[in-house]
Amino acid sequence: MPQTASHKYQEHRRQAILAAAAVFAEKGFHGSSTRDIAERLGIKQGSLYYYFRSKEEALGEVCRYGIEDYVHRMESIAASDQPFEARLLATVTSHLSSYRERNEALKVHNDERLYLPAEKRKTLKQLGSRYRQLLEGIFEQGIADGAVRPGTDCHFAALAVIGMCNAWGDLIVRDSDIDIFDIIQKGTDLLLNGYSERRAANRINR
Amino acid sequence: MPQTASHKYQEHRRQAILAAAAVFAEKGFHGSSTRDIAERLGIKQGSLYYYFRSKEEALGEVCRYGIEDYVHRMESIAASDQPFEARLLATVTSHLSSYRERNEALKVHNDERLYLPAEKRKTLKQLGSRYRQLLEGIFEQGIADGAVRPGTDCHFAALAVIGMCNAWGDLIVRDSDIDIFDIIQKGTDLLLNGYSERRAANRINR
DNA sequence: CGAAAAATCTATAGATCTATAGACTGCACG
DNA sequence: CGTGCAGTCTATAGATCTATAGATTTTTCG
Repeated sequence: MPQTASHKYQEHRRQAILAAAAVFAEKGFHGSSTRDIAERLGIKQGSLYYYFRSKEEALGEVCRYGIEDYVHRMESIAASDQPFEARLLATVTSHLSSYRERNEALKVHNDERLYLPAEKRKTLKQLGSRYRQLLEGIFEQGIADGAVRPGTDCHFAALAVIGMCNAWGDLIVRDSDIDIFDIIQKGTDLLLNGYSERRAANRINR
Repeated sequence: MPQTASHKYQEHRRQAILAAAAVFAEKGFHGSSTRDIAERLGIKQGSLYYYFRSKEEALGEVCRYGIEDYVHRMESIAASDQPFEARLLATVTSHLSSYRERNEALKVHNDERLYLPAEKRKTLKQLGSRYRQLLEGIFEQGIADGAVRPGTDCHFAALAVIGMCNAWGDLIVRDSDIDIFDIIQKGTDLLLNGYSERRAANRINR
């Protein structure tokens, strides 16, 4: 470990986190060896411990990296005073853009974080809960503004949005040549309008 | 291995598959040891090889078990001549019921099947594709019947339904005291109607 | 009961994999 | 030119884990 965490060291460590993210995303945490990560980085297995105290620490760093921006972006979406539809669109866009930019780390966060020790998992969970709560708040305000159907279960709605975005995110990770904006548009349309042709089914129920 | 695959042997093997499913669901394939599985069965590690040629074979059997009924049920839903809404409800119900009944095996199928050798993965993939195609067909017929909005991307819609059901299924696996029927109802409502209050937004676009 | 078959056990070979200790290399800088 | 530190390497201890071989116990059934 370097005395001063120099800029160069920070950048190399970032590369190591990215390498670990790629390997964990492909093979899973327990299916990956430190040798795999080191090889992808072009160094020898033992040298990896210059950047991480343990394999588990590497997993923790990957997970943190994966959702870093994620919550912050949701903070600003929730704070903006756009109408409901625009905020929902922004949420889906932000979520799927995260998948495009740091897809591997985000996938690792979703799939492998439960292998972290309880303590580190807890701080990640708080971030995830905050995200969901902000999204719930957007739905609640949508009801107040008359944009969202009254009676909507906002907790369930938030979970549904997150679940769908993650499912679509997995598609993106698998097929890299998928049109993200097509998914964003169709996904938001589904969340807003559903699939039912509703000329007749027009509820007058405020 | 027994000469004749007796009924008793079959039943014991089924128990072994269930034990493997539970362990794989909790710790992942690579995170589980054959000792873990054997312990849950109440036998010693080496004895497990009386039921499986390898740990990988155990994974294959768990995955197959997980989606066995799954596709067959979709066959009969697709073959029935109910209206679109009823078939969608039946699909969501069937999917989530599978999660309740054999949640661990289905979860393992979703999360760990990629660790199977290519050949076995291929046959599972065919089942998955069949499921999706049947669901696509339901949407297509829904459009023809005027129940589904014209212009709907049925491929995307099928993926969305599957993705949502899996996301909800994960909730069920984690919190066992969740009300499945509540999720089924709210989920189907979302898929049909979306969240937008649409008194005004009534598209006249056949 | 008694023998054959089924089911399980013990012990271990052989192949990992993680983490550490200590040596080596090359760049930065006085 | 030479000293020191950053970064990497080699080698290995120690702890797995899978799969197999052969012994042993339990069940089945004539």
